[in-house]
Amino acid sequence: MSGVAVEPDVVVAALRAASVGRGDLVGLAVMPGVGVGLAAPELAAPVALAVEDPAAVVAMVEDELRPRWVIWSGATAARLVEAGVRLATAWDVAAVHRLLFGGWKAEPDRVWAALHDLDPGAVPTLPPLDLFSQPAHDDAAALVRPVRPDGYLEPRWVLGAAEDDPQRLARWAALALEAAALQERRLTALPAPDRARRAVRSESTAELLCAELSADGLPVDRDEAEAVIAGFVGPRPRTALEAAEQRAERDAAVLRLAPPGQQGVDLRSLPQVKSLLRRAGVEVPDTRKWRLEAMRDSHPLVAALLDWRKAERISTTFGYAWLDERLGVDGRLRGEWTGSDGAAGRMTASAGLHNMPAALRRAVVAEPGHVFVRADLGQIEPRVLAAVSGDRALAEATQEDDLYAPVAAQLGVDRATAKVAVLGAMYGQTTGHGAQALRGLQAAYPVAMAHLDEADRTAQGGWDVRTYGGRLVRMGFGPAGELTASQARARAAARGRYGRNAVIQGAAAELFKVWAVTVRARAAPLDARIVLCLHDELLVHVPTAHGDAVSSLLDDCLQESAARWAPDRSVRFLAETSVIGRWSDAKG
DNA sequence: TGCGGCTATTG
DNA sequence: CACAATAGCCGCAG
Repeated sequence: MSGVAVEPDVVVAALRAASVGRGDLVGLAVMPGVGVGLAAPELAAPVALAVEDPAAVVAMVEDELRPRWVIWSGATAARLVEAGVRLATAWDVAAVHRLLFGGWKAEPDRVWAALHDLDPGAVPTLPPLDLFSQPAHDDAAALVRPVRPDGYLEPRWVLGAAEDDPQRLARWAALALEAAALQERRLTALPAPDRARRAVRSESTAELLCAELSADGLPVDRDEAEAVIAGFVGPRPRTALEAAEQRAERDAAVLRLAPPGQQGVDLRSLPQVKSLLRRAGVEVPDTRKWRLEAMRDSHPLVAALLDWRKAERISTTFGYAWLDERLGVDGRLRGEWTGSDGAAGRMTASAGLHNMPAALRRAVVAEPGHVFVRADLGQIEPRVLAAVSGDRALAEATQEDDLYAPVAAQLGVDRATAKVAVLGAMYGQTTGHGAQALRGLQAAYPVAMAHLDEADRTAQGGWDVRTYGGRLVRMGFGPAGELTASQARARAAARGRYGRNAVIQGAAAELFKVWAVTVRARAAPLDARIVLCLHDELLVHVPTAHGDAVSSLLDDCLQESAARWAPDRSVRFLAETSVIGRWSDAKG
């Protein structure tokens, strides 16, 4: 089966003749400067086009037919975004693989092997090139045959052999489509196939969003950022020598408060810091911030050390080097985004976008003529617990703006205690102040608590768990043998807590992503772009004139998303929304 | 040079 | 100081 080369204006007609319409699957592979390959189930052979600008062809099909594009991974979306084309929807084979099989690795060879029940450990690789290796005599054969006789994908194709030839791009697109069909069959076998199919759509489209987030970046005002950093570590050093002097002076300011004879202590060495503190009469088992905070007044050295830590953190992780590396001349701070981490499936971002110190939020400023619309989901995890467990009593509590108020009343405790108990139940805390209230929870919300216990037991036994949307969360962490009895108990308990939390955190991540991709779609006509996703928070960059419209849109999208994610409408979800000029202006 | 431990920051 | 993540530096094994 080889691709048929056609002209761009024939493509839409060919796809339409093959009954491709809105939402139908179309396999896609592109390489700028080379061409594009397209495949559809009712197309006799995949279509190959040799074109300089494949994105233009894709855009044309998108406008005319708006299919659901089947791509091997977000890398395809990233190429298209680079070329100025944003897809509406996708079936991301790698994302679906992560959902179905767990873990993070989802290269085409591994995906293909899993779908054909082949040993993933035996996936073929290319022999390493060395001075003595001859070009393999079967190279030519490998280039026309992506699937080997033994059923594995040919490694040359996995490594990009398709990308220099339109005919091979077409074949590669057809294989993506074939992988999607096999994935669809696996979905059917899951406990809740319809939920999983909805998750496939939202998780795949979230990968498109990630490609855009990576390309667009977060609007950051460089002068503001430099001012915040300067407040912690002083002005930007002009030379390496100046930087070293600045650093040495920071160290010296702490050591001047140390007992005599301690001037040579390295503050970055934990054993040295511990002995330094001991000589100053401060005895601590470790030097964590919360522990030192309690000893702040016992010796001037402690307060100085805490300040030093703060400055050191800014200097090493969120300082001038960070800005230079991550903040573009266009005022956008860029990191790489992934749609799901290896565990429960939350989105992750590099470059510190998810753990930027709060002090830097004042540097996140909307561009001229724009505002941010920021919204965060209120008490998302207990509300998700109510939804995924089907606990009627807890669902009743979600009708209140503050869910902990009715829970506290039910348990006969104060709000703070109720909150600690609920969070403790979801995180697996079994000791301390919450233990008493935990028994109250068992009585008041038995369905929800049983749901958590079930996940805990499953994970403790080393069995994988699945989230509400069907994501497999693997439990095979840690080496197997050579454990003492108490180590084995600790391992089992850790697994239990992990599994208990994964079904909540993972389901919350699924709802969040439905919300995010819904906002992405609905807000695009208003020229609004999501610029940050933060687990339960969205930051949307919007032309000022549309600020209020997008603000109410975010809530509409949440209601729509919640109904789509969990069609039983018994649980109430809410978002707190504000229209602001800079991130630090938000109340939240 | 790679990896585990410790630390800080965020949700 | 429970659950998750990224990221930096130190100390140690190889």
